[in-house]
Amino acid sequence: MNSVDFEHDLNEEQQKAALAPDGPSLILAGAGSGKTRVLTYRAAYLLSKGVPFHRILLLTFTKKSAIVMQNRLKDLLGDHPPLPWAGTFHHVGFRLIREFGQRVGLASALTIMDREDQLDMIKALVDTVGTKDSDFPPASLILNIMSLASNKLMALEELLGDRYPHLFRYLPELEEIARRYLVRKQDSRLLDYDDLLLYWYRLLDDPEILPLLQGRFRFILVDEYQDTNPLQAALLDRLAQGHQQLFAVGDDSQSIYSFRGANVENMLSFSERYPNAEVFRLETNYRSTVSILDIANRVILQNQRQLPKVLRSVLDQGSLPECITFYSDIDQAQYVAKRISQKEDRGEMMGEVCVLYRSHYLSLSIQIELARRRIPFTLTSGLRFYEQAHIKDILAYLRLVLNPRDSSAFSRLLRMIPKVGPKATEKILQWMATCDDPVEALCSLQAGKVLTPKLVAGVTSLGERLSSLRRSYISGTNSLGFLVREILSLGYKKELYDIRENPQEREEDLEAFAKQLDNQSDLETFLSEIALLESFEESALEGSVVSDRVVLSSIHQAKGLEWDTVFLLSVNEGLFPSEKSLERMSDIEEERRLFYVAVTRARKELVLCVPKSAQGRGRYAPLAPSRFLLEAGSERFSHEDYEHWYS
DNA sequence: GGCGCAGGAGTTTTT
DNA sequence: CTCCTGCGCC
Repeated sequence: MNSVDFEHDLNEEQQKAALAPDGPSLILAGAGSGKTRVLTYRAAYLLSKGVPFHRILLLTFTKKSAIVMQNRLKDLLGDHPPLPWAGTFHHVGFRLIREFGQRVGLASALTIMDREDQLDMIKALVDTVGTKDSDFPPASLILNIMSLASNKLMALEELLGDRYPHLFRYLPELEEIARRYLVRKQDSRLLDYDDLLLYWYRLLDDPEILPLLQGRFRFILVDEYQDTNPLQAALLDRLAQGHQQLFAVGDDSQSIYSFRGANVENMLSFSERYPNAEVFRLETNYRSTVSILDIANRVILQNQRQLPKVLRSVLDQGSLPECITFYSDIDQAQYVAKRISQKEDRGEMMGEVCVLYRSHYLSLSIQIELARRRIPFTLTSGLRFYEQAHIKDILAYLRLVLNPRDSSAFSRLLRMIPKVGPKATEKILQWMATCDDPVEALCSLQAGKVLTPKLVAGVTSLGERLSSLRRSYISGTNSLGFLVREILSLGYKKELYDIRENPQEREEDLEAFAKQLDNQSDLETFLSEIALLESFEESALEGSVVSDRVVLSSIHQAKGLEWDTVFLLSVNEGLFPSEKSLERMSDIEEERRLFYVAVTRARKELVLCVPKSAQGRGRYAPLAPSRFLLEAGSERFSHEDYEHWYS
């Protein structure tokens, strides 16, 4: 193991934090202050003191930051094995569920559902509960509410009363849907993302497992602590109960995920929950110029509930950020595209330019303008590789090979059969739930019992495909790539051409997919990794050249990233802060944090765009500038008006 | 009951 | 742009 030079590599603030004595520590790390660095060096420090590497639990929110941290640790320590327990909350949860699940009555082959699977299941359940009320919430909202309840450890009743009073009258129906959802997941041996945390938490109720895990994870390091939800905080508190070795790094000013349960209070009340905690502040910013940080510092000052800190730049003053007004959002798009195109003409790197916005639909017009000027750009939103329909079709077959009770996978494949829609699917699923072997049951399905003769042929053919696929898998000699090709040749290829758009393209995709899987044969590991991966593409492209494209991103997705130049679109009242946040004080504060995140993404050049009107619902509606501009102080910007600039 | 089409609406989204 | 809903036809 290399010896690490903490004094040389870290500034004084970072050193104090990384070399903190035993006991709970809270590290308040401002934007661009070396948060990841401190976390990595903390792990290195523990290892250098002789802590065994399997005693360290390092938790992150995204797969990407887990990988970044492992890589940095490798650079630091040289030829050292990676930390075995470093990963996302959900990934660690899944591993622990696999290890201990049977001891608390869970099945062994479990499949993870993604959001689409969840939505399909909820939709089917809404139909079985049979409400005809047109005000009844759509499946996506029901899912959000149920998920929020899990992550906040709240009962539905309390959550509805608190945040969704207008839906309170549906409490009985929603509770019934939640109950059926739970049962169907259990019968299907499926776990959704929230279950990965919930069951982990439940494992800790077991009088044998709790001390075992408390002993295993002697040092707990958590990234982005400000985004933990009550469930995650409770989980961490429980694990750290005895030894109190909790090292939490985060920035309360960047807590922007309350809509999915994140609770800044976890961070704000840390010192109360851990009275002997040491608090460290990282306030030196290595990223942005003074005049950019001035705006961030100034605006965030308006928040009532926060841990005070001031970012100090090591860079020089820099040029004044710009505030540009436009007649309309269309003008805004043209202007931004034009400025980017001028940058391109000057030979600037397009990858150093980013366009940020509060909501995705605000990026529409800029997409059109950039495309017109042939400026290459990437969107951070959009479909991920493994979420594309044809990939999910193939995954559904593979999932059924591993777990023949997976009703989400069945539902997907059944609905691809002509004339089989939601109703028939539901009937078949309910019937299959009563059978010992669902696949065999499908093969031997007789007309009349469950289905009309017309449908039987298609359904038994699916059963036979699955059964033949299972035989190929059980023989144990075939790679996953082989299975994918077999799925195609057994009849999926025909379905692909029958029901999906641009089938040729998709077929080529699947050939490439199969090729990638030629040297893999562990189905369970593969499926869980794909379900817990942010983007299959990303991992496949790991280490390849970063393409030089303008980045279009929502502010949420830009967290943790940085660019030389940042354009922030539509900085208007009602849009940013969004209309929906205006009612609650705590929501306004979150919008302000979001503004803080947006501004601190820029290294040198920051341009805030303020249209005076926008084309919504057919006509132009007037728009006022955002309050955040006033809060920052007008003297902190250079002001321009597009019409003057244009003439 | 399935399916295709037209029209309207729209926070933010890891795992 | 994409998702959802309602409608009419088979």
